[in-house]
Amino acid sequence: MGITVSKQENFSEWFTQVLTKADLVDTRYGVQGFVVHKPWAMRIIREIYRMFEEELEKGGHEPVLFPLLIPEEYLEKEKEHVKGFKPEVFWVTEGGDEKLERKLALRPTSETAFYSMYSLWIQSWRDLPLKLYQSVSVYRYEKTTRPFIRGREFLWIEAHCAFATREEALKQVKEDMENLKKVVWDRLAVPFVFLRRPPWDKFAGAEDTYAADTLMPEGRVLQIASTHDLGTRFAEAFNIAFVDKDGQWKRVHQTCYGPGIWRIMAALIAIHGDEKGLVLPFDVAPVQVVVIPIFYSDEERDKVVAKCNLIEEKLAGAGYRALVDLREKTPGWKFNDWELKGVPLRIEIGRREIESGSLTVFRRDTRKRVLVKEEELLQRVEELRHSILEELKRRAMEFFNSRIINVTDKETLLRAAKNGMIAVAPFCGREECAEDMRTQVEGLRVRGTELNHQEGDYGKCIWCGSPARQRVYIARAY
RNA sequence: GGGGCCGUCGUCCAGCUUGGUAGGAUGCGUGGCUCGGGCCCACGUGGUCCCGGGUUCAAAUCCCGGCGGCCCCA
Repeated sequence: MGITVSKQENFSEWFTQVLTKADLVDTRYGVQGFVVHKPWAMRIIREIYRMFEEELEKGGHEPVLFPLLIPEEYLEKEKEHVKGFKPEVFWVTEGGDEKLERKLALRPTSETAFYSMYSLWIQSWRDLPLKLYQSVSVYRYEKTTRPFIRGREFLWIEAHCAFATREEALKQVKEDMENLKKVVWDRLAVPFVFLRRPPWDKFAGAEDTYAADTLMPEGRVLQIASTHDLGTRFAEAFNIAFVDKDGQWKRVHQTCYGPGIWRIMAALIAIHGDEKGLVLPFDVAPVQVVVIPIFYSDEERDKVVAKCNLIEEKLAGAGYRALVDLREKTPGWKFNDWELKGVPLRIEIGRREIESGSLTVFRRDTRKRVLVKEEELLQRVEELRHSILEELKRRAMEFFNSRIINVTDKETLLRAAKNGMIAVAPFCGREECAEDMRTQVEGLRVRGTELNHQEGDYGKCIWCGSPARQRVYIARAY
């Protein structure tokens, strides 16, 4: 069965239907916030991971795997950090039928795990920079959960860097932002804005937090990644120090970066999907080109299937992920099935194609068919690959831009928020103001300032009317 | 944190008010079918009615507790 609601009318229901009907997840496992990831989802996720890992390693990061369990005393070392995370930690307190002598946390994030080792590994300026990452799941005791948006277990990458100087650390933060753009925008066509979070919304233990927000179809912003300037706070807490070239002991400057694979997946589904289901960007699609044979008699079947196999080989030979769908189902059924799953290109081959020597190619994003001469196939597929990406980018950016609005009065702000817009407004900078906003519209948050933002005179605060020192982004958030 | 709705073949749902034989659609299997947009026809298959306790001659149905899911509000 197809999707029965429209994305615009009822996003929540649409999202749930796509998740199950495109066979991405099964939520019947029975532990809240923990979902079973099915092959179609895992193959997409694996591609996303690959893209990030490739980019990270180009930037000098190396892969590691740290233990899932973190002893309580590690977690406790940095005061702000514990305060932020403790309320949502899962604890392991027993082994077999014995009570453990010390509680072990399921990592909610791995700063304290990494940095306990960094203090052992870093001795000299020659050990720096140290740039490591891991692709893992983390665990947080969340109240309300939704697949890919908020889970008690979710997938991400966490990169942890240590540098000799503050300058290098700040450069890393920029590199992290660039890393996100190279994958999420350049290849997945998901638009976002990087903002400097207000002080009260910083990562627990960070000097500064920069986070990427995208916009979901019902008008809520979703944080898909964040990168943090940790300064020397963790270096102090974990005693991570090195002897510099000048012979002096110094603390390292640290950064950490977390692209949320789960949330990028959510954004991908939500932003590109349509009434027929998923629409996958070419590069992440587990099957990029599906070939559907159409025949009636047995005799015709042999000819058509042979041609399909030939086309598949040709595509596979050129490096595309291609598949001939030989299932005993009607062509119409298969059309719908692959559209639900978001496969970017479909080639239909039947008597007509064999007789004419051309192929019917259907593209998922525009739902249009084009005729392609068989000998031009590879060239046309490559063209379509780019054309699909451009089309997805165009649509996504059009949506994103059309939802950002400058506002200067309270009433317009509230109306904009209720209409699912991101408002840009003058702001006094006080947390009390931001807190008060939240009581007016559910989920309304001050998300932060643009990266190149300078404090100055921006008129009157949109909320309290006192002098505005900043211009901030305000939107409803997940 | 507060409030509401829900849990019945794999899936979606009816049955519950008024206790007594679990029913449909879809899926799945087999066969047939010009099968190019989720065809159609026939036959078959499939359920400890979420779990535990209670009331009763008798519980999917009534009562209590738990678990799980969804929605709204803070």
